[in-house]
Amino acid sequence: MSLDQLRYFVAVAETGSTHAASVRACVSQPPLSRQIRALEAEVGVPLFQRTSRGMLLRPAGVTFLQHARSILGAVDAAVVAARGHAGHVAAGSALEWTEAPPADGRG
Amino acid sequence: MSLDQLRYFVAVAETGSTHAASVRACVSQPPLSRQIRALEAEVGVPLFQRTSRGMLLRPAGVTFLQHARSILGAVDAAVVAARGHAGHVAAGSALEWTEAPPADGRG
DNA sequence: CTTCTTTACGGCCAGCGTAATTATG
DNA sequence: CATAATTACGCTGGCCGTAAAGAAG
Repeated sequence: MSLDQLRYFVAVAETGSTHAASVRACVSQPPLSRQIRALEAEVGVPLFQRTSRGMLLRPAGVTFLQHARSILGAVDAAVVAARGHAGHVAAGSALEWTEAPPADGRG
Repeated sequence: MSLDQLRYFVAVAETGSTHAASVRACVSQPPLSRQIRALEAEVGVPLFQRTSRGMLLRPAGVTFLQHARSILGAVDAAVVAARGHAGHVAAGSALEWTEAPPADGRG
């Protein structure tokens, strides 16, 4: 399970085909198709119905799509929230180490 | 950014050291330390304060921890929710393809 | 010296991309 | 034949684990 698999899944779910999804995700169809397969294997339930017209979302896929979007959004929100603390100190907190770290030249 | 990085981060945040975290996550310290570094680089904010006693969570880390737990929980919930559709059909729905897929012997 | 984190080095698995195959209308 | 997904094959990159180094009490 990986975040990329979730992104690929959303792309396929939203476009209805691995071709459009591969363009959206900037990868070729084979890797994308494999990741979708791997994702389905991991959740243990087929998320799509393969047809000659493309990829049709199944009920489990619809449910998973909502969760996938939520997770992806949460990941972005986590980064934004953490960045919101850049240079901040916890005013009124008893945590002294909230002060900026010493200039120990990391890197 | 990966789910493993999130798991490692939670382990370090909860144990306060890379040693205990590495035991908890079943990996050695170096890979874990590298992933934490990579995570901090990706979010663009130092999440921990390195001390000779271990890893101290910084305010940004506290915030990120809450999000990380939520994300990890959401991932698990997504799988459980999708599995809840196993063998189900959308009763009353117009979606015929909710029936089980044909036995095409994939894999 | 002891404890803890980080950097260096070597080997392995996973994932990507191109080309070929199968299924449908 | 045209379209769409999947499988086969070779290669590169990232990650892990062991060993060594730097920092603090």
